[in-house]
Amino acid sequence: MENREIARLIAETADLMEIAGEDPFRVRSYRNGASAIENLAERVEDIAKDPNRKLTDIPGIGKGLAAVIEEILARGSFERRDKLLEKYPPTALELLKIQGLGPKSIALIWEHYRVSTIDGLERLCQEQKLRVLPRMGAKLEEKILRSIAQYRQRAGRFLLNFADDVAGELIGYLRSGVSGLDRITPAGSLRRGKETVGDLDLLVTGPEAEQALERFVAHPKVSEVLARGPNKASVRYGPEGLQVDMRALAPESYGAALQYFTGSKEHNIALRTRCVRMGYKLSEYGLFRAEDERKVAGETEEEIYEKLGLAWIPPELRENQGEIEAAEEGRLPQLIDFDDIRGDLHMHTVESDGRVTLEEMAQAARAMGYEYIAITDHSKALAMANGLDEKRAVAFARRVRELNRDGLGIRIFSGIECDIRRDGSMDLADDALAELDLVIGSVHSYMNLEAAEMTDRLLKALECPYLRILAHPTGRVLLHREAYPFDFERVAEEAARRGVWLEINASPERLDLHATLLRVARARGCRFTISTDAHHPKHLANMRYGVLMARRGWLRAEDVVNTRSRVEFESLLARRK
DNA sequence: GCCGTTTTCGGCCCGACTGTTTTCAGTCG
Repeated sequence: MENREIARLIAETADLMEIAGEDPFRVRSYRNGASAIENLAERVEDIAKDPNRKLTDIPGIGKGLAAVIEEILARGSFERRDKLLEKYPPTALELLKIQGLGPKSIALIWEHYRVSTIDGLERLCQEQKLRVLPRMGAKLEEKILRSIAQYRQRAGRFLLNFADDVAGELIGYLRSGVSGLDRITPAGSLRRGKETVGDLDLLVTGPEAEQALERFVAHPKVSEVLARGPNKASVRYGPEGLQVDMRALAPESYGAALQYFTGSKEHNIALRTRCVRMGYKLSEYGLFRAEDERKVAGETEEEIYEKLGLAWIPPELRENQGEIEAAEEGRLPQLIDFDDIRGDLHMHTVESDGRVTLEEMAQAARAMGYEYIAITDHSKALAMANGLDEKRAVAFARRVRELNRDGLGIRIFSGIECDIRRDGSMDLADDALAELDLVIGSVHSYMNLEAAEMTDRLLKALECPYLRILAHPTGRVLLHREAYPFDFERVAEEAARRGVWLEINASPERLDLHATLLRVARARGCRFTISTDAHHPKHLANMRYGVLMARRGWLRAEDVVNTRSRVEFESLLARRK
């Protein structure tokens, strides 16, 4: 069984326990355990089977949860979960996703009305039946109805680039209307570079910060003001309904607030636990000595981390995945930066389904300061995209050789994004692939195979001696399609052994591979490329999202081959032929 | 239920805002 599935069963049970009003600390332990398992690089099932190892060696897993995991592996569920599901229907879990409704209210509604579905809840609100319950009223009914509409419209997550654009829009708007603002900074999952964000946090400092709050809630695209206090406002923004929170801060607590609102929640809890141990108290207002409440830091993040005996931790790493320990021991990685990137190795032109010519792509890439690019149009299996057959591919390679002789001010590598067929064979014959500088392999079809068959398919593809890059390795499309199941570790190991690089697809819809898998793959010796899969020159700018993802995966410049100079990269390409 | 640089027992991060309250519980981040 996959880690994700085990984690899901435990996390769901934690939700049910909360609804049932069980000890909140036990609930937290279950949540911690679920998160530990989900982010574990190794398969929990393998650890459980290994007689030399113990599940309790996993941080966050003690005797109780180890037994729970054993039971899940044995029969797919466990006693506590079964008991709770006898008491509450599984649909109650979905109610937790309705904003404004928490476990206490859900329990109350269930006890009183035996209602546990969103449709049922909607009816109760419409019939004004919620207001007879204690601590519930007309306003809550309205709020819940709005939340339900919101929930149905979208699963509540937004792509990183969307939130990024909204942040840019709002910062420009605030700056243009209010002078006397020192800083406007996005925090939260946007700052951490998470691939999807649930809401947007903006921090504002300066003498006119309160005025900025006023202007913020008055923005024409604000559809609803969810909360409005002296220091904080929360709104729904635009037709998509992204929630944006804005907080006005005193400059002396800016660092503490930035740290706090950047999160993640898990990172902050771990950090604060460390504070308590060291005799400090940390809040969004600063770091205080516990004994006399004296403030010892708060203006910058750096001084807070320093006082806690830690190197400053880049936001992308703040997930409580070992970064605090690494910061303590001075072994945080020197993360890759956007400036390290020297080329983009995956893009399309009018030869297949791209929007512009090779020359236009080359010009745009040169303007970005790149030394080289690879043009990688689709192969013939994607007939819909006018993919290249062998003859066109060979002609294309020849044309690129001539273009490079003329010189376009940037080195072009002739490439192909070659389909990996259902049986793992490549869509183009070897002698055509041999003519090209760079062969990328991609799965675009039969994505619903069984895990074992998909694993075999990918392993077979890696056998192709011309394959250099495995593109968007898991096939996920964010908010749209799950990754296809396969044994990632085996494929990563084999890719490392054969010197095939794994792509970090920088397209905001994919961001594939993601952080957890990057760390797994790197531990197996893999190297990576970051490429945009651009179909238009404007997509080349998505590179920074790919870099963010690489940083979240703890990658350094040397882990990513398109940080190499043109000469070095050429020799890397030549070596495997 | 987890965990240990005071601890194998007794803690477990911290504060703002809302709504329905007349002092605070619930929710959220």
